[in-house]
Amino acid sequence: MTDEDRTISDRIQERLDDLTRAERQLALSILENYPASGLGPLAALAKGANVSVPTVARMVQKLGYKGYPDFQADLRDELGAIAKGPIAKHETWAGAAPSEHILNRFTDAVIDNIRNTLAHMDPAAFDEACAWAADQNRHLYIVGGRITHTLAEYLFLHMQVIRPNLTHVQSTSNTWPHYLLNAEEGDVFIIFDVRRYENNTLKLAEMARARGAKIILFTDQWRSPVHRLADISLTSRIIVPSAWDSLATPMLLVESMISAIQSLNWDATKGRMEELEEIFDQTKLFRKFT
Amino acid sequence: MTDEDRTISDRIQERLDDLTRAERQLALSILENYPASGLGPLAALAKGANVSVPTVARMVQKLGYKGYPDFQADLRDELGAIAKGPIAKHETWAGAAPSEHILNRFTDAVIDNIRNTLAHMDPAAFDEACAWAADQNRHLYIVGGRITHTLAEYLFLHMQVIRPNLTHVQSTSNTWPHYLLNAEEGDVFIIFDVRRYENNTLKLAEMARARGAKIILFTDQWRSPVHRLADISLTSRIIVPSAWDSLATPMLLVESMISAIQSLNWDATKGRMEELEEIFDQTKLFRKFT
DNA sequence: AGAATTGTGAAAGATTTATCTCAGGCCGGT
DNA sequence: ACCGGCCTGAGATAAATCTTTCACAATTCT
Repeated sequence: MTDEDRTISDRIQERLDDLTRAERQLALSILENYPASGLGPLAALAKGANVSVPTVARMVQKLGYKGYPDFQADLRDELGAIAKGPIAKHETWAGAAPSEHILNRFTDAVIDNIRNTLAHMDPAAFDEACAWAADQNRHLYIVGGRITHTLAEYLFLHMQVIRPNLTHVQSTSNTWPHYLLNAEEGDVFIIFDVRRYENNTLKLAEMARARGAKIILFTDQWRSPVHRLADISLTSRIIVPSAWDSLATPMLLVESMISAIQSLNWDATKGRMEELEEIFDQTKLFRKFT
Repeated sequence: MTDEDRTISDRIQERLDDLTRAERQLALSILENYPASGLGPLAALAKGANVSVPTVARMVQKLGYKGYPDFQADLRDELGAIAKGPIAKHETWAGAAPSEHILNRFTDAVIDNIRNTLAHMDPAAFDEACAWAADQNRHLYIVGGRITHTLAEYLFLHMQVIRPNLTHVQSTSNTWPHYLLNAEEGDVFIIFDVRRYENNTLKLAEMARARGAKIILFTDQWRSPVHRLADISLTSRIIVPSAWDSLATPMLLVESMISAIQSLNWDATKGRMEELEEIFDQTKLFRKFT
């Protein structure tokens, strides 16, 4: 590969290590909205990246350009070359790969899943599920199966920060903790069950139901049998060009829910969030907002 | 269709008749190499179209712009919008909810993350990573951190079905299994590390590197320090309107990788999957899929 | 503590834009 | 063929903008 074949984007990424913090911040900002942001005035670029004007000037020279206009000229050339290429190219996600590449086919499918899932989602039900899960008076049980165990754990991990009074249950475990039987009316079970659906999960749901607990179910488009017991079912489309199903879409829902619950419980979690901010500061990747 | 939806290209073509000969010549030249040529200096554009400088100035004003820079700004905006792709064109995903609903905002961000991640992905590197991970002669270690543990486990779960000779390592564990030290040259480590980056993970990577193992890293846009040791880094964009980051995009990559590896090893995988099905049937853990 | 990085403010320098004037060319009508 | 109106380009120039680079202080890193 000659130097000519390389896009500026590649070049920037390669040299990312040689750059200082502010320069890296700038570089990422350029990549963020590429290549449009680099084609405007230098001052605008600096402002957009929250760095100073001299930092921009310094960086482009570090990248080997005579000056900012020189850098822009290169960007324009590249833009021209791209446009000349496969013009009416069907939506490829990874531009550098053919559309038959697994990355593109897979991403196509996932986007399609997301679109389809959201189109059939009932926002009111979603909001209600969030409200239940946010209610600290209700004990919260999170239940995952063999594959969905990872999703359940992911949710549990975050909920732990947001609120107390919750339990992570693995439905595959053949010895459910005794305290599970202490579930009371009004408690909330968040259950994950996608095909192939698990008998243990169903049994657990039945027990929860019998004790008057609320059930929120994350399932797939074919719907786990648990959905007959569930108060709220959140259904995702999960088919992809693979021998397995995709949990990317359910994960999106879970993360959305975490975000929503976090907003509801903001007062309570604010303190913890500030601690998190401090932790982020320690990574020294960001400027402090002044 | 409002005026906003129209591209500059459209606008120019519409008004082509109102333009004089030299202006038309200029307009066609702009469309010829669109939009790169319009983003350079005015004089360069004039020269490229074989018209004079005043002609350019006159035309952009005729098109309703205050001046050439104004015209360029519009072009840049449009370029930014194009880069986002048709999908991200501010669409409400959950139609039943307002666009400010967390579901819509979150999904917007995730789609944007996916687009951005794929745009900067090097398919060749991805393919090579898949090839390494598929190679059963190399022992495969999968390493996750506190949050990414779930992703690591998810990958491990699937790889178990596809191939033997692999190990799941939790970097947070302070007692790494002894056999980890038996890593040989040519073995492969798949390491997950997103902010905030974990020291244990870095140490583990250093040890792996020292023993001559290959390192494949899943990280975020700010790149874990491990990336300096990694043979292949797969970076994802993970920012969402939430107090936490989103693993949906890395998960998409992981699932794509699983799918790719599964194709490479299909002959072997097929048998293993069938065995697995039998085992599951025997344990009656799962309901038969009818 | 010392070194490196970064931001501020400013000023000089370079480039670019917007305009003007004017001459030459094109074109339709007489 | 000639005229008059309009378009166009050349050259010049003033104004505006942008880039580059200072020095120095503040901040951050080691």
